[in-house]
Amino acid sequence: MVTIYDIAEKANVSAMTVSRVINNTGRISDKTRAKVKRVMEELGYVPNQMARSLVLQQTNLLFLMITDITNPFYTTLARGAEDAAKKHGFRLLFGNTDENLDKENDYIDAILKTRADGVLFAPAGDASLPHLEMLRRHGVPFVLLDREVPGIESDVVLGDSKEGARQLVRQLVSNGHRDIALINGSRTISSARDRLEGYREALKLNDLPYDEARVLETSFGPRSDLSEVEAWLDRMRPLPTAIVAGNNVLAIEVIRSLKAKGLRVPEDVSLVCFDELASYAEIDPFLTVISQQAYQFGHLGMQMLLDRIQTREEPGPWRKVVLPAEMIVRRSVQPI
Amino acid sequence: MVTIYDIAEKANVSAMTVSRVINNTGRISDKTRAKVKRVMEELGYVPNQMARSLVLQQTNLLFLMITDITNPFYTTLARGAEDAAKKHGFRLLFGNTDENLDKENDYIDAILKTRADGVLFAPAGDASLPHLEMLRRHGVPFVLLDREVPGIESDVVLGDSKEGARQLVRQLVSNGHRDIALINGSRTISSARDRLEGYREALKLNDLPYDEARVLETSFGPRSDLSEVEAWLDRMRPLPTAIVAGNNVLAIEVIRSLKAKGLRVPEDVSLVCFDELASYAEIDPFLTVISQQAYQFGHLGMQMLLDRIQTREEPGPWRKVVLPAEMIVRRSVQPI
DNA sequence: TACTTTAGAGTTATCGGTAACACAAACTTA
DNA sequence: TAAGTTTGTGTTACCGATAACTCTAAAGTA
Repeated sequence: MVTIYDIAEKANVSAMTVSRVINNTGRISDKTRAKVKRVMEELGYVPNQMARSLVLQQTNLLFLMITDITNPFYTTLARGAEDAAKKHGFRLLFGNTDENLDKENDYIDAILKTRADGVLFAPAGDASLPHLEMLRRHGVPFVLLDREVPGIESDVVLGDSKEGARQLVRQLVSNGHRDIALINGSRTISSARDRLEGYREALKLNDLPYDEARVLETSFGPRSDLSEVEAWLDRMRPLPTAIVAGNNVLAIEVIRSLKAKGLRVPEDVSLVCFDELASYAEIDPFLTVISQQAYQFGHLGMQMLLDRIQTREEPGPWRKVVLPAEMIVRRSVQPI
Repeated sequence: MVTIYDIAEKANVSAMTVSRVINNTGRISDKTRAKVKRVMEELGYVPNQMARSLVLQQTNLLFLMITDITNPFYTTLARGAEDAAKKHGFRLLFGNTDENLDKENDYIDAILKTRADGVLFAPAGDASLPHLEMLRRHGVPFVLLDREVPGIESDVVLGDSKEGARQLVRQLVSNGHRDIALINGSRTISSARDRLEGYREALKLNDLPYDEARVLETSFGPRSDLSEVEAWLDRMRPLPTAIVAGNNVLAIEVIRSLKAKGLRVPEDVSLVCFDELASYAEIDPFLTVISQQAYQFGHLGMQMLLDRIQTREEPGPWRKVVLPAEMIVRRSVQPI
C-alpha cells in the first residue's frame, strides 16, 4: 500500500508536506503542491482512513440500525438517512437486527469497537435499554427512530401512533363496524403500546367494548409460519367484521391467513393498517393505511444526529419529534 | 476512552500483557489474566478496532454493493451475504448504488480509504470496469454478483439468464403466443444482454421474427415516471399478446402501465418475468417467473470472497458459478 | 542597516494497538 | 549441580496519519 511516506520520498519533501497537500491546510507553494499531487496521482495514493481516524479521534462513520431490512418502511427510511449523511460527508453503515436482541447486541459491540461517531437507532424494544446505556456510557451520540425506550432520555423521531390508531378505528366505525380486532407488535415496543392505547381509546369513545381475545400481540417482523395468526383467527367466533393491523407486515399476513381459510378482504373482513406496502403492492393499492413519512424518519433523524455530533460541546435539550400520520382511504373497508 | 494503557496501569502490568489477555495469545498466568480481566470489566474497556486494523493490516470489514436496496432480490441476497460473513467473524457494510455510476464511484472511494478486506459487488454495468480495475490495482479482492464485466477476470456468481429467458419464451409459445415483446434492462449489463440473447434464440427456435420495436431497453431500477413504458406500449400496435420482463421491477411497472390504460394481466396481455416479487406479493402470487436463488447468490458469493481472502498467498483460478434458474408457473399467462 | 514578520518547509510526539525480541525466574534433565 | 528449557512478563519499534512546534530564508519595515 502506498503511504504518505512513499509520496514524500518520491517528491523529495517531508511527509507533513504531503499531509498538508492532502488536507489543504497550512502554507504550501504552488510548485510543491503540484509536484506532490503529481506523485500522488502517479502512485495511485489513497489515504488510510484508519490512520487518520486514530489520530483525529473521529471516524466519519455513522451507523443505522433497523429491525427489518425487507420492510419498505425501513428501506425508505434508510434512503433518507443515507442522503442526509452523504450531504454532510459522513459514511453510513447499516445493521439489520430482525427485532432480535442478540443481533442487536452484536452490532452494539461492533459500533463501539469501530468508534462510530453516532448511531441512528430503531431499537428492538424496551429491552434495548442496556444497549442504549452502553452507547451513552461510551459517549456515542444516538437518535432513536420510531420507538422510545423507557428509562433513557434521548433525541427521538416518532410517528403519531396513538392518533393513527384512533383514526383507523374511527374510519372503521364510520363504516358501520362495531366488532374490530387488533393484531399488533409486542407490548415491549413503544409504538405497539401507543397503537394499542389509541385503539382502546377509540373503542371507548365509540362505546365499544374492549375484548382481550380480539387482540393478538405478536411480532412486527415477518414470520415463516402463519399458524399463530391463523389460530387467533380461528379462536374468534364470530369473526370480527374488521381488523386493524399494527404494521404492513402484519396486514399482509392477515390477508394470507384469511385467504388460507377461503376468506377475502374486504368482502369477508375489512382490514386497515399502519405503513404503506412495498412498491410492488402498487399493482393494486387497495389497503386503507396510515401512511408514515418513512423517508422523513431517516432524513430528519440523521439531521438531528449530525446536530448532536457537531454541537457536542454545548449540547441542547433532548428533542422529540412526532411526525404526523396521514390516513389514505382505499377499498379494504367494506361498509356494513 | 479507555485504552489498554489505562488497564495496564491499573492492573500493574505492561500494555503487552493486556493485549495478550484480550487476544488470548502468548502465555499468561491465571492470576494475571484474572486481574486484567477484572480491571477491563471495571473500566468498561472496548478495544479500538482502528488501532488494531492499522497494525494488523486488516480491517475485518467486508463490503456489499447492491444496485437497488428496495428490490427483494437484493435484500434477500444481502441476508445470505450477511449470514456467511457473520459466521466467519467478519463485519459487513452495505452500499446502495441505485445503478448509478457516480454513487458507485463514491463507494469505491470509501472502500479503498477504509481498507476493506474484500468486496461483494453487483456492478452497475459494463462501465463499472474502471472501478473494478481500481480495486484490482489496490489489491482488494472482490466477487461479482449477478453481472459480469467484460475486460476483467474475477470470481463471479451468475444466474442462468439465457436459459431463463429461453424457458420463459418457451412457456409463452407453448400457450399459443406468437407475438412476444421484451422489456429489459440496459444492454450495458451482462445479465440484460444474456436475457435478450436467450429471448432472441428462443424466438428463432420457434420460427418467430425478432422485431426491435417490440423490445424496450431501459433501466432495471424503479423509475418515478412510467411514461417511457407507457409510450412503448402505445407504440406497439397491435399490442403483443405476451410480454417478457427482464426483472421483477419491470414486471410491476408493466402491470401498472397496462392498468393505466385499462388493460389487465393476463386477460389482455400475458406477462412473465425474472425474479420473485416481494413477500408482499404473496398475497396473490400470480406471476409466472424465473425464480433465482437470491439468498444463494449472497451466501455463496460471500463464501467465495472469504476463500479468496484466506488463500491470498496461493490464489486458485477464477471461479465462475452459474446458479440454475427455476421457472414457477402461475396464472399470468393466458392460453391463446 | 538592523530588526521583525512571514512564507514554506521540516521534526517530533502521539493516536491505540501488536509483533518480535529480550530477560529473569522456575523447572527439567543428564 | 550445571546446562538447557519453559513460563511469564516487559521493552522497543512500528502501523499511517496529524498537531504542535521549530527552523530558515526571504520580504517588509523603521
